[in-house]
Amino acid sequence: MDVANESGVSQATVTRVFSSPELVSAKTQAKVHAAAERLGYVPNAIARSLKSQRTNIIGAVVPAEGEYWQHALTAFSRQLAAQNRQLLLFSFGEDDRVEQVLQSVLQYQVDGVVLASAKISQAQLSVMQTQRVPTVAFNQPEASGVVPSISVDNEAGTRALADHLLQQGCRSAVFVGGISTTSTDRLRYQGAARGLGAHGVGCAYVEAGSFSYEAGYFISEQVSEMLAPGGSLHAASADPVGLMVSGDELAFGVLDGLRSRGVRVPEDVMLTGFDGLPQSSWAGYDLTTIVQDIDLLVQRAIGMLLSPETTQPIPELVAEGALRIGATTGIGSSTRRSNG
Amino acid sequence: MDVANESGVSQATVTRVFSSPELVSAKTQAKVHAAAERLGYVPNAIARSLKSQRTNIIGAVVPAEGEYWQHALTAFSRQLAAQNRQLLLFSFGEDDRVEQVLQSVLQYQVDGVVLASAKISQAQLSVMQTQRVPTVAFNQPEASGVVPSISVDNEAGTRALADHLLQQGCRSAVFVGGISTTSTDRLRYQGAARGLGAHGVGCAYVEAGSFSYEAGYFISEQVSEMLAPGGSLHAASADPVGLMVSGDELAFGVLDGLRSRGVRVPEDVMLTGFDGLPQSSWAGYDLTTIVQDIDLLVQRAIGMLLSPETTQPIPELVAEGALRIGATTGIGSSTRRSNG
DNA sequence: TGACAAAATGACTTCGTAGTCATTAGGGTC
DNA sequence: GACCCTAATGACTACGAAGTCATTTTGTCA
Repeated sequence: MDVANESGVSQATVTRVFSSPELVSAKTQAKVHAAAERLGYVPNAIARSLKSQRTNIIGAVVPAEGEYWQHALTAFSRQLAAQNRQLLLFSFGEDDRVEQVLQSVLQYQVDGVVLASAKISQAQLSVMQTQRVPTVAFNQPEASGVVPSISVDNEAGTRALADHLLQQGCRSAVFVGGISTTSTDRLRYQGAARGLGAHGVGCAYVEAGSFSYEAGYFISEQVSEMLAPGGSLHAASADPVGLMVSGDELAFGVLDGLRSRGVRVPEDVMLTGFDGLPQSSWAGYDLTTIVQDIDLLVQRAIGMLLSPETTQPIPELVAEGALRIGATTGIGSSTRRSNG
Repeated sequence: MDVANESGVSQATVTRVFSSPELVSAKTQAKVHAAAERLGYVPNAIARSLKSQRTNIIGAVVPAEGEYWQHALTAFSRQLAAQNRQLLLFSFGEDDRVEQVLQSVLQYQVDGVVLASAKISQAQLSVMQTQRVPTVAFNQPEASGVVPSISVDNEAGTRALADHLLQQGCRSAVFVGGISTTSTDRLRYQGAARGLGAHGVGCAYVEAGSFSYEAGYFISEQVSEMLAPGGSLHAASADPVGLMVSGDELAFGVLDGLRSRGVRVPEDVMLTGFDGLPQSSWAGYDLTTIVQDIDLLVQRAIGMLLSPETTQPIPELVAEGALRIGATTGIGSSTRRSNG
């Protein structure tokens, strides 16, 4: 080691100066620091990781697209940085094979893995379990029971939204899903259907095909046709129609699409989203939605990763979201009007 | 090494099976793979990195907040993943000291670093140069000449927007900046002022304090006052007022804020942004802006990182943005109307 | 001043891989 | 079958830090 020669001490002492300085005399520390400065020396975290078997790196497997994941990712990054840990990002798109990504994550000997994607199968999840890597499934309800998981209460969320819609006088409704095969989508629809069904209101399911803005904008054509005279949803009464959308980003698309087609929200249709993205409270949208406390979810997720409880039941946390009432369901019952 | 024993070959052979299988007979490969499977063995990328002196990791130093950075980050991650490289994320907020973050990046022996933040000083940049780490400053014009840099042509962008506004008949204008001390903001204002000034139109500068939606929404009050009768911008003529905002996210806030105050866009005010975020083409905003080809910028940035040209002049790429004309400046000259 | 504990430092090994060199096993030729 | 060439494999070491143990230095007290 150059710094050792330069400062006239042993390699062991140099290491100690940077990793446990309390064991080194002040004089020696000064010498070593001076030498390090001169040579531009920086401790090698890779070597440290190899020896200590800890990398201080958390792997995150996240979909490449989607406002929601971007926000979650940012939260992870921020919180981990606060405790001197780094995020190694593995984003994957449509065509990437998850198995391969997971393999890659494992190679880097990360201290933990956050799996955030509705598309990871149980089989793939259990691979992580066989390795010794602490893992947390983030907002991926399907994973519960297989790996420690943490997610918002999807069903309770849409049930709350349904109640709200009923309260606002809706007597008919549709649910616009993102990808019907994801557990998230399924649970959200379930909550909606049950919440509405309990009061005798039916709720058809329409699939947008993705959770993106574009998908929402596109599907809005179909939805507006359902609302038009002759459509299956055309309100015979003066009651507003409820339109529950599976995610905020998707809802923005639906909202813009409906408006561009002359459908008035909330006068003709009452719209709800899910997630509570920052944009949902932007004045341009002001969406009624379920707000996830992402910072809290992330905090809990990190906690699970770093203090892996060896208790037998696989930990599983389901957090309640908060109902946010925006302008998209915002008219009182007195101002209700027909769209006929 | 367990796998070596289990499969009855030497450690060297096991390594070869995973790193250069063409040197190993098919029979041996099968044996080793079988043993690896049984033991759940995964090659250790940390050890490999230590030995080979390449981590296949690119460090990214990015602000924790901001739609724009999130999109850029996603692009980096996607493109790097395509070539089996990973992104180690170092996001930092207001209070983090950049130096410390950079130190941390260096420790991880990353193969390259993307510096994407308007807040990194030249002194800190040059630290990276003394280390042997290939570095690219991403959309941080101030860095040009110190480290290889890549950015959109801010000045040309706002000049193009200014020309467009002039064409639309604007004879007065204001520029809403984010953070006046950033080079990005300075250059954008410069372009605006020059473009407008060349045609005798003045352009005051108003600082929002950040590039966020909230800052835009907040500053819109001040802006609307300037537009009101008695305000410095109150249009005496029938010509529309130009309002150039330094970034898209900021512009969304300004737009929503103005609308909520009854200011009509584009009838009363013509609004432009900068960046070309996906949201700018969402129907709810449909913002006139300069679209950065982020994928291209990122591609070039990665290129610079991985094939560091040792040529003397520090490479510097300035890419032209594309003018996107949206509804916020969208009325033709014939439909112009006074706001008096 | 000698004795002795505590503090400071050094020597050496280990982490898992990759590269270098040496050795062995196959396969073909005359 | 001796010879040779190549393919396949093994032995060994280095990468840079950290932990273990040994050794030296320092300081304290009788």
